[in-house]
Amino acid sequence: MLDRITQGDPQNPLFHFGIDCRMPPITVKEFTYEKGESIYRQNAAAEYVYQVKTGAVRTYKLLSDGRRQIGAFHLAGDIFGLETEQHRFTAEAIIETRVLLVRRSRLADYSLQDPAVAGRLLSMTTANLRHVEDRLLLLGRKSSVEKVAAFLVEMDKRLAAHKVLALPMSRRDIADYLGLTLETVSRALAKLHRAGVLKFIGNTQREIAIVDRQGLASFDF
Amino acid sequence: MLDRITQGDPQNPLFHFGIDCRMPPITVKEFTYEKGESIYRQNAAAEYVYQVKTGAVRTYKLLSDGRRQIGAFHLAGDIFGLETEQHRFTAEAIIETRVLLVRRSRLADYSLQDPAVAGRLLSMTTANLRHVEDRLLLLGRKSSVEKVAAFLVEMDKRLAAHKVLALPMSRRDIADYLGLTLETVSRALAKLHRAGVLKFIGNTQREIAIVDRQGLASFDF
DNA sequence: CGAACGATTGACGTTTCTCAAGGCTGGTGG
DNA sequence: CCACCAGCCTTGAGAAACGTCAATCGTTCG
Repeated sequence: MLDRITQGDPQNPLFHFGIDCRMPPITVKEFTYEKGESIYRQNAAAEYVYQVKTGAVRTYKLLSDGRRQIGAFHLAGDIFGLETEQHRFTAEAIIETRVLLVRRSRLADYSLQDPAVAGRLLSMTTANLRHVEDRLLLLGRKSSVEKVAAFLVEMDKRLAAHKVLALPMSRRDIADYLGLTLETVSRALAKLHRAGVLKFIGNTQREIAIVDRQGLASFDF
Repeated sequence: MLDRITQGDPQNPLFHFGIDCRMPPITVKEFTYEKGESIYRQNAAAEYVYQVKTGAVRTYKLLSDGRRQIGAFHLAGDIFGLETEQHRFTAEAIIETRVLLVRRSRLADYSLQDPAVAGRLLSMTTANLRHVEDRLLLLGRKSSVEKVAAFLVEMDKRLAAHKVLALPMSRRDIADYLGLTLETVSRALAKLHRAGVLKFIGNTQREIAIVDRQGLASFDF
């Protein structure tokens, strides 16, 4: 594992915590995880904070009988793992994923010295909170089609694809993100397809073109 | 409305943001809301941060067709309303509720001057995030009985009643917190009652004694 | 080419919701 | 003080949504 850690570029613009350039540079490492590989486990001590360079990550919690709830998908540019001292989710690479890492403790040092860094930490946590709060409404009160539509709208924004959504995650991942089963996700997609809102491209069905964004949004309140 | 604002006690131990006593005291106001009264509305500018002195508050989001998701219940001692510039939920008093208020802007000033205050803000936001993240799993992956059991466990901790839980909120509130209907909540309580885990006290049924905490926890993973 | 994996689809089962009726409680006014 | 009313809760029956199980299909990869 360690042999795959390479020295990253401290000046990498991706890893912008608003760090004052007069301070000593933070050591940024780089690492590649393969498809399905675990990045950290729930309840492990949080040693690093991560930023996705390429690829996609899922974080989730498990119940003892195997039920899974995905907390978030992290895509290129997203920062994750900064929640608390202990990781509250397990994180896995969905596909081959390159990440940048910095030690949490180094970041904490900086935030004590520079209020701007502290402010940035707070605003990232707040953005996180906002996203999760919106998902409460989604999980608690929306139908399967509304959930899937909202998911597609979110991914459409975040993947910023011009024409075709190339979803990195499987139907099961989507289901566990939305509190559904994979079959229900598949049926909801079929419904949106029949409604003329979506077009399936490539044949692994992970490539989806949104034909009618207006129509899709109408499923999402 | 304004006539009910009284000058509060800046030294009130309840409103401890870890504020350095060398700084000028923050003005703390006090206010009483009646049962059902709105405290602030979703998307309104966030002028104040609140702490419940007595009573109980619900915060929620609505869909256009009336579906409601309660984000949180705030009980005596809880601080709420500090999320962002704009309120992301509507807040209402469930019963007659006394709150303390401070201006958000004053708090922001303090957090710039004192890193300890900033840290406390961050840790409150993080605690908030933790709670909401746990509810994702609850809403997405648990059965009605598990949801209700988890709710009772949470209230048992937070209300810290020696013997009897005196729930301030209605069945509908509980339902909208858990993503269920009030009938399903009622049936889940009946089931826990029949299982010998609960005993109903007073007859408005808002007073519940947990007979078997172990048994209740076994419904909650 | 065959095996493995993921997605779709159908038939059926279970959970939860909806609609409706009835009961208990507390407050109000006669 | 009692009767009535309004609000909330419970309970039941039937409907709808979603989950489960199983078969099939298409792709990918060895």
